[in-house]
Amino acid sequence: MAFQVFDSLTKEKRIFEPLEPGVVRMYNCGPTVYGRVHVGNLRTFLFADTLRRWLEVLGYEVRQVMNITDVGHLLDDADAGEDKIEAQARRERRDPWEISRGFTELFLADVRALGLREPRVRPKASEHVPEMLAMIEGLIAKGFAYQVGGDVYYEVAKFPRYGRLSGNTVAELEAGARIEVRAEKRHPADFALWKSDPGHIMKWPSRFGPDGFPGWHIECSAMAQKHLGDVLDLHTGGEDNVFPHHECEIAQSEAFTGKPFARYWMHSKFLQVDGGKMSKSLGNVWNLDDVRARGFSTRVLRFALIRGHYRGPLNFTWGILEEARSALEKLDELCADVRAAARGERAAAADQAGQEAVALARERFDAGMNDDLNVPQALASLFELRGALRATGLGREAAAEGLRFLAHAQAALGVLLLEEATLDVRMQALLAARGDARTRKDWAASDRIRDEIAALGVVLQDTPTGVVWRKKE
RNA sequence: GGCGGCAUAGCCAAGUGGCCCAAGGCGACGGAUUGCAAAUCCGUUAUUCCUCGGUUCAAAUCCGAGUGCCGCCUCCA
Repeated sequence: MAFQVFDSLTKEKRIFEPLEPGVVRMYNCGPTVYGRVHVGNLRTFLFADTLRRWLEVLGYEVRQVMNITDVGHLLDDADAGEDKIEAQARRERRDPWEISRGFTELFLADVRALGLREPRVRPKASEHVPEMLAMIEGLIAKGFAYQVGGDVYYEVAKFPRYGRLSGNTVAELEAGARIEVRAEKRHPADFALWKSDPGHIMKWPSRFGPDGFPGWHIECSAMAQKHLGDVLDLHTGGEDNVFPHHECEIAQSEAFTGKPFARYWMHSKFLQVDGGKMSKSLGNVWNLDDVRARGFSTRVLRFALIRGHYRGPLNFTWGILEEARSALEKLDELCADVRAAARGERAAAADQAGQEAVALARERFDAGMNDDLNVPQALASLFELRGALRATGLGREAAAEGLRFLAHAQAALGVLLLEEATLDVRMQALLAARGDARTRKDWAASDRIRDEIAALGVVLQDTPTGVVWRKKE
């Protein structure tokens, strides 16, 4: 079955085919490093990671590029606001470079803790200013951009397809009147490619003047082209990036290269918190440390955030993390059961027992993932497998296939515990001591040791065939 | 004011014309099991998919109107 993705540009599901067979060029819009990433950001990056993982499972070589915006850019194209990295620097009374460096480190740590695979390149905007200037020069030369004093603007009227991605039209943008009119712009919707401002701290000299800095959108156009070439297969981001960011990128890149910029556009839906928008004023902008402080592991967070389809709204509450934790335990059991059966422990007499259930789960899993990354359906196949195996039993040979399937699922999802957990010597001694106490029917001692073990994070379960333990998250 | 999305059980969440009296999860309830506890196992938990109208032999799925929520249009994943 072919992999289908929902393309935001055509607004329909399309079979995914890269330009070059076997190779996928993917650009993911990354963070602006002026603050700690929150769970909403993480959802979007997790979506990009899941996409990358699934493409790799399908056998593609994925050339993934995720940028880091470490250059301040104006809060809006009309120049009315201020640079947010510099604003944060002022609040913290620190150097803006130090701010962006610090939050870049935190971002990388967060994303690694969540199990995101490392992209091939993480280009920084600050290191690509020459490429941006080259593109700006090219746009001026081709008549798509114009210089006014030390500023350069993109002339939207020269690019008829402007608005195709977002559904906005230049005429409506004008009528909307929410764009502040700048006298020097030829059209209110024209956006900045380069700005001059001596007061800006992060700035570069160019032929437009000694104190300039790039517009927001140009960085992605320049970095994508440098690291992936003129035509991308996939470009992703959060839904808020559709307009203006991606609309402007298309205008810049396509005007510059004369080729379509990205073959498929994918956008993830915003994460809601407590049923509404997350905002600083409501105090519900949670980051990874908040999640940890509430006692949830990053694996539980990852599971909670991929449980909903990336294009649907997902409501973040502490309750969904608790649900996620309970549900994950079931999947951990499934993994443990399959491992045990593969070793011959508690395996069904018939080697083939459970084989059909494994095959069916795999089919359902792949069908889900191939349908525009329907992770909820893929996850359901794992739970169904668990139920089916309890009913049919699992033979040794079928278990080997089960293990291969679980490894396949794990490659795509990154939330399963495939490796056997081990207990340290001290824990083994405690378990033995409790076993002795139980044979003596010394329940008081046995329960005391069980509490001790529980305090160390291991849950015990007495079964007819012996004691089973599980590490608690 | 313009553009777009969403609305499925107590909660989370798939399904987008017949296989749906609707997957899966969480929770709850009943039973089994157990030294106890936890866990586990078995069973139950939407004749119905926001409301109203329409199209169709057939609709959660298509169309229209309404209601509610969310996002974008100004930085934001």
